[in-house]
Amino acid sequence: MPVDIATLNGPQAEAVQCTEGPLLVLAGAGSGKTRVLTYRIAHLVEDLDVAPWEILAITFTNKAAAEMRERLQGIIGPRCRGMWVSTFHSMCVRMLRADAERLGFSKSFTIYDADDQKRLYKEIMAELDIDPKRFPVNALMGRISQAKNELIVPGDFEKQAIDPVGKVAARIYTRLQERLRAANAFDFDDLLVYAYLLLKNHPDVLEAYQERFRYIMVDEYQDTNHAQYAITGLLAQKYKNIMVVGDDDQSIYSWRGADIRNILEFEQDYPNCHTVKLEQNYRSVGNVLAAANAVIANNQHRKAKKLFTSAEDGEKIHVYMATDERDEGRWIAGEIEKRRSAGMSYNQIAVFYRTNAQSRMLEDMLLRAGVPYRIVGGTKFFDRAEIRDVMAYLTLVVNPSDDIAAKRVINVPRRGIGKTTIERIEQFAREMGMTFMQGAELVVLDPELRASTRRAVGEFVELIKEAQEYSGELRRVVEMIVDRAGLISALTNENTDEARGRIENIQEFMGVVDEFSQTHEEDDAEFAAPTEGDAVAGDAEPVRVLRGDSLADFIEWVRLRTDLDTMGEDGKAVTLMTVHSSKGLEFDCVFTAGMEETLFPHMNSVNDAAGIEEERRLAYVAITRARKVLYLTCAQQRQIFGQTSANPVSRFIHEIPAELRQTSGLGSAGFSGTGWEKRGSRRGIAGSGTEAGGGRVFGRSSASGSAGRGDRDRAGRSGHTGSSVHGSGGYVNPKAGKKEAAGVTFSVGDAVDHKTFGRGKVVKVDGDTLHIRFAKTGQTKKLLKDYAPIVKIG
DNA sequence: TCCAGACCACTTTTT
DNA sequence: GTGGTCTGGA
Repeated sequence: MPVDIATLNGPQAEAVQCTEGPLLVLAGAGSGKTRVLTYRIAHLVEDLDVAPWEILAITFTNKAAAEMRERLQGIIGPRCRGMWVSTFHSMCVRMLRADAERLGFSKSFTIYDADDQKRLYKEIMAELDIDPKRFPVNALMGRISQAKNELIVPGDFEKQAIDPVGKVAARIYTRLQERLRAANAFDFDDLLVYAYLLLKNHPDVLEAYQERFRYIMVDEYQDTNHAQYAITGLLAQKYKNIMVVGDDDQSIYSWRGADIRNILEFEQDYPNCHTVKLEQNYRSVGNVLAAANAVIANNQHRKAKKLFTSAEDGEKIHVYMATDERDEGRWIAGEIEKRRSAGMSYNQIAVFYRTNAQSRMLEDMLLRAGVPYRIVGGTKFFDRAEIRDVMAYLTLVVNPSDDIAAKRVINVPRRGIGKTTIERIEQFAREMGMTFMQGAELVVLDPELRASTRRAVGEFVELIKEAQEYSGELRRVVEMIVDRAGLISALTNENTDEARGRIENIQEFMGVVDEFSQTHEEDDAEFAAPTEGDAVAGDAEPVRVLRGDSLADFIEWVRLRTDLDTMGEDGKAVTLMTVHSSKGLEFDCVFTAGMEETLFPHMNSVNDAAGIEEERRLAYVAITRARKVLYLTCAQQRQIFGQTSANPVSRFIHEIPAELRQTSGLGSAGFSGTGWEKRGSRRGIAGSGTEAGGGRVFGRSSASGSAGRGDRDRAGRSGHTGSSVHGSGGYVNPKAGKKEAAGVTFSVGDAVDHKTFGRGKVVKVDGDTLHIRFAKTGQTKKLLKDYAPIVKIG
């Protein structure tokens, strides 16, 4: 059955039919790029007789990959078997599994996630005597990760390092790679680096893949980093049948090494490349699209384009100004309920935020309001200690060289193996140049250790060895390992609510095991990399790779999967996630919370133009997720690190033309108290006090008349939106961060309350500078009256 | 060896 | 505010 191209618009059909040679598709948000990708693949297979395994499709998330596979299944049925539809990372794992030995690793290698990686860094830093206070682990990890993404090996990195942090990072980098190799492990970045090296240094391997993958498609090309760029470059070198799809306006991963130039310069990399622009948006209503266009137009560095739609205008963009994050969450919950009673499904509603930290309050408020929700991403299930413990056991069974895993669980549950013993094993292993497990096996013979300790270590080693022999159904194997390790029985003995919760989690984990087995049965199995011999043969039956009954495959699957991928359609619930996670998704109704300067755009990005542009693209992504209704909310003040701060409304709200916006919510009329006392304090804040009556959510709990504050600072220029405090249309006033008290005068003798220093007395006034003596410390401090977090009291 | 309490860093975003 | 890590005593 030929693929029905008639349902596509002109440019879409053009992209689908242009199958030979390099092709760049610039696809605006909601322009149907996934459709184009799937139709193109279907067209290749159905109409042009391309074998499925000659096609490689790379997506950004596993979720996107799964979705594409599903859609393909719908069009071409079982013929999509054998096709590689995966993320860069899983593609690399697959290549590495096939040829790990060539790089000095074994096939049973494990993958370190951020947590494992951090442990390893800490160990290395202790080993090299590097002070984590002077050289923060995160900074070093970031530095090295960046180097890896740019394919800079330790040797070159060392040469380039001139600053102190760089020099320290260089030492760590070298050692890190040694340690990873010894542990038979790769970190996320290594997957790309080593896959690249494999292709680069082994011409026969490269050739095999080039021959196999005649047609290559890369989605979200704007978010590829240099390593990914280089890998695709190598693979496509021979036939140059490469199609990349992307949108420079949606590039939001530069912090992870994504290089927007990859898409901007594609035409230079492939001079005879064909370019197609998809500019008709099929997703959003007119107002939403207009808002998105208006915001992104403020970016200087972008390919000129303007999305258009034939859809109706729809509702205006709703802007809500909350008193604080509590009010914000409560209002969102109320609004969700309104939509719900108007017939909208929870599944079609999403709440986005810039940082994961914001999710807690939103969750809390939704919970109180009885709104069902699911959270995507963030620290979740697989990050729980007990789940990590189980994973560490499983990992150790498959890869006993994994020292981080070994050390994690050697004393979990308590076996009486303490720090001293672990250090002893470690030292011994290092001297003998063996792995931790091997060291542990020999330490059992060490007469200097207590007999009970030796026995405990011996039992642990025995446990792992025994478990390596387990076979049969995957779930059975996992259960046996967990059981043998004694994790459940130890928790049962604790007999606390917490322990019971952990047991429940482990049981839930068994459900995950089942899920894996079921989704990786023979029919859906993915297929192996070509190795010498069968690759060039073309028609050779590909070898299965991810098997439903393999523990190693299960571990790999868990490691590479994010919570984003767990998002199922089962059960009706509102979706909560970061703006980053929302990419590629769409909802009828979208809320974006925390639209304030320093939060969105985030304070770490406001200092350079490139940072702001990326934040703006992020805002663009958030806006364009909405099909029908878009809400942007901000809070007048918000707790960040347990401190209250007031921030101006995000510039991105102001960048939306006023006539497209509809503002509600208020400032803090009736505001009394100093504003930074704890919640529930008697001097509480109007409109956001503690919840009475079981915490039902009220639609507009803070509505309490028109506000009369902040006029000087936030002079609204158009003012036609009625009760809006934060005037619409104006640009962000640079003085907008000023505290409420601007204009208030202080004189000697006034009692004041300071956010951190507490009560004090003005002892001297020097223009705008106040000299205040604080009661708590007895010290006199000089503070600027308009900026210091102080309030006149009494 | 284990546990409780003090302390402090954390908050950008993820494969 | 919180959660992880360090420290010192039992």
